[in-house]
Amino acid sequence: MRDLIEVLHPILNPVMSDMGLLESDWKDLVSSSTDTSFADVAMPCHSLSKVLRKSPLDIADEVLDKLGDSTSKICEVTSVNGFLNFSANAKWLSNKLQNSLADERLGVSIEENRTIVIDYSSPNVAKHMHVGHLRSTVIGDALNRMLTYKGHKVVAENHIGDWGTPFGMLIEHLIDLGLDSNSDFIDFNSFYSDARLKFDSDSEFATRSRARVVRMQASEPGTIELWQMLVDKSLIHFNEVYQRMDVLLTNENIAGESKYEATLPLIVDKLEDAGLLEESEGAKVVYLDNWTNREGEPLPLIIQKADGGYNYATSDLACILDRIENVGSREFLYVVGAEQAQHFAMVFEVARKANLMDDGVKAIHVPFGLVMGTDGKKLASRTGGAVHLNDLLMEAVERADSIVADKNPSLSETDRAEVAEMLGIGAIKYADLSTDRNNNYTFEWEKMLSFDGNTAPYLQYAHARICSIFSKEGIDRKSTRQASINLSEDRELNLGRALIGFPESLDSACLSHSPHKLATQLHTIAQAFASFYEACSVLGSEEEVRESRLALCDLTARTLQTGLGLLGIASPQRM
RNA sequence: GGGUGCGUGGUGUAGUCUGGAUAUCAUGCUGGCCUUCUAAGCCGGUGACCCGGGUUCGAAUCCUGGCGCGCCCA
Repeated sequence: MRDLIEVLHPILNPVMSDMGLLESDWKDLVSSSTDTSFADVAMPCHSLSKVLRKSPLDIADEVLDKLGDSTSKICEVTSVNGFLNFSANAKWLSNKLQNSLADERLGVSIEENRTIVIDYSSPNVAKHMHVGHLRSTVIGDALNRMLTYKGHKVVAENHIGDWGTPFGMLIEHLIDLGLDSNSDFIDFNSFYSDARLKFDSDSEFATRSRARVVRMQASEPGTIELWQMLVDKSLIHFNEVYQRMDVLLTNENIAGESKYEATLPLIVDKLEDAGLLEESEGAKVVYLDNWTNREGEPLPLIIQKADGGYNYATSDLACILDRIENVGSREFLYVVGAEQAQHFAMVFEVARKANLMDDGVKAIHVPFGLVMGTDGKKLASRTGGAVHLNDLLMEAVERADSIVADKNPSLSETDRAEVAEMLGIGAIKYADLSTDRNNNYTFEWEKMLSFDGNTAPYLQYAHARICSIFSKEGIDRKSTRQASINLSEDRELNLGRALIGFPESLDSACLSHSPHKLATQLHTIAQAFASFYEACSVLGSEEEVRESRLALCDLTARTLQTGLGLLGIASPQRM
C-alpha cells in the first residue's frame, strides 16, 4: 500500500503543519495497517500526544476534521482509538489496476541500472551435483531473475570447484582407468571416492598424485589436457541438471577457481604491501581483530599454506579484485550456505583492509539454512550419502506426473509430461523459496506437491483456471487490456488489493534478497483469486461487469505468471 | 569456551530491520458448499509469540540475562 501512503503524504502535510507538527514527527507514522480489517493504511497518533499535549483520540479526531473531503477521491478516513484509518476506495483501486493492466511490466518500476554479480550454484568437477547445491542454485537463480527484471545488469558467476590438490589424484585415477583417451565412460558415482580411497591406501598412487598436482600447477600441456577432459565432462553433467532444473546458468557463467589461479601471487603481494601478512607455522596469514579460535587465540585467515598452496580465501580475494577491475561491479551477492558466514566476514574484512575494495562496495553474503530430511537431520540418501540432484529432480517430475494422471486423465500424454515437468520442478523450487531462506526446511514430497496450501501447484492451479476461462470461449487475452475495471464486490476489492501489492513485494524481496517476500504475495494473490472466482461469475455476467472481470482475471494471470517466472517457476496453461 | 542463526496454535510458517489496535497464512482437526467459468476449490469453527528483567503511553518486534536447537571456529 505504499502508493496510497505516497498520495496521502502531500494531503496530510498542510494539515499536520497547521497543527504545529514537523514532518519528522508524523511522516513515518503513516504506514500499512497491521490489521487489514481496519484499513489499508493507518496512522497511530499516540506519539504525537507528547508534542501536542492532547490525547491521541483528540488528535486523530482533529486531523480527521481538518482533512475534510480532501481525500474523498482516494479513500475513506476514520478515527478509531487514536488511529487514523485510511481505506482505499473502489474508484482509486480500480484506477490503479487499470494502469497495471495496460502496463507490460504490471506496475513494476525499473531502477537505476547497477551491475550486480551473483555467485551461486558452485558444484564440484568430477562429482555429481547433489542436494547441497540445491538451495544456492534455486535462490541465486531467483535473485538473478528478480534483479534483472528490476533493470539491473546481473552477472551470474558459477564458481565451480575445478582446481586444487584433489585434481592430482583425479587425473592419475583417470589414467589408471584408461579413460584418458575417452572420457565418455567416466562414472561420477564412484570416480571421486574411488580416487580418494586409492590415495589413502596406496602410497605409490599418492606420490604420483602429488607429482601430478605440481605438473598441473606448472601448466604442463598434457596434464592440462587431462584436467580439461574432466572439466568438460563435468560441464556436460552440470548443464544437463541446469536444463532440467530450468535455471539460467550456462557455460558463459563458469568462473572456476582455475580462473583466478594466475592472480593469486598478486594477491599475496598486495597483502604484503598493505602490511597485513604475518608468518604462522610457515604459512602466510592475516590476523584480524575480533576473531578468535577455540583457545581464545587470534584467528588467522590463511592466504598461503606452508607448502606454497593457496586457500579458498585467496581466490575469493582474487575474485573480488577481478570484479572491481574487470567486471566493473560494486555489488556482489554470495548465495552460499550460512555455515560460511565467518569465512565471508573475514574475507570481506581483509579485502577492505587491503584496499581491494572501498567502503562503497557492497559485498553481501546471502546465507541460507539446511535442507533437512524427515528424520530431522540433514537430508541424505538411504545409504547416508548425498542425494543426487538429478535423481531428486526426476523423482519430482515422476511424482507430479502420476498426480496429474490421477487428477486429470483427459490430458494427452505429451501435455501431461509437459505439465508434470512444470509442477515437479516448480514444487521443489517453491518449497525452497517460499520461506525465509535463513530457516532450515524439511524436504517433504507430499507437502511440496500438494495442491492444498502455500505450494507451487496451488499457485499454478490458480493460473491454469484463469487460462481456462479465456479458452472456454476463445477470448483473446489481449482484448481485455483496454477494458475498464470497476471493482465493486468485496472479493473483487480484495483481489485488487492483493494485485496492487505485487510491485512492492518484489522491491522488498530484492532489497533484502529474500524471494519469499515475493512468494508470500503471490500466494495472497492466488488465494484472493480463488475466493473471487468462487463468488463472482465472470463469463456469466452482464456486459460491463464481464469486461471488467475478464480484465481482472487477465491481470491476475499475468501477475502470477510473471511472479512465478521471477522465481524460476513455469505456469502451465492447463493442468 | 567464542561466534552466528533460529525459537510464534498439534505441525509448518509471515510479521521482527522501521514498536501501535483483536498476531498472518497454511496444514491438521471440525461443520457446511458442486445439475452453473477446473471442488486440484470456497465459506465457517478450533488453536500460538521459549522464560525472566528493562525501556515505552504501548513490546512477538528494541535492550539485557537465561534456556533449547542448528551451524562455524587452520
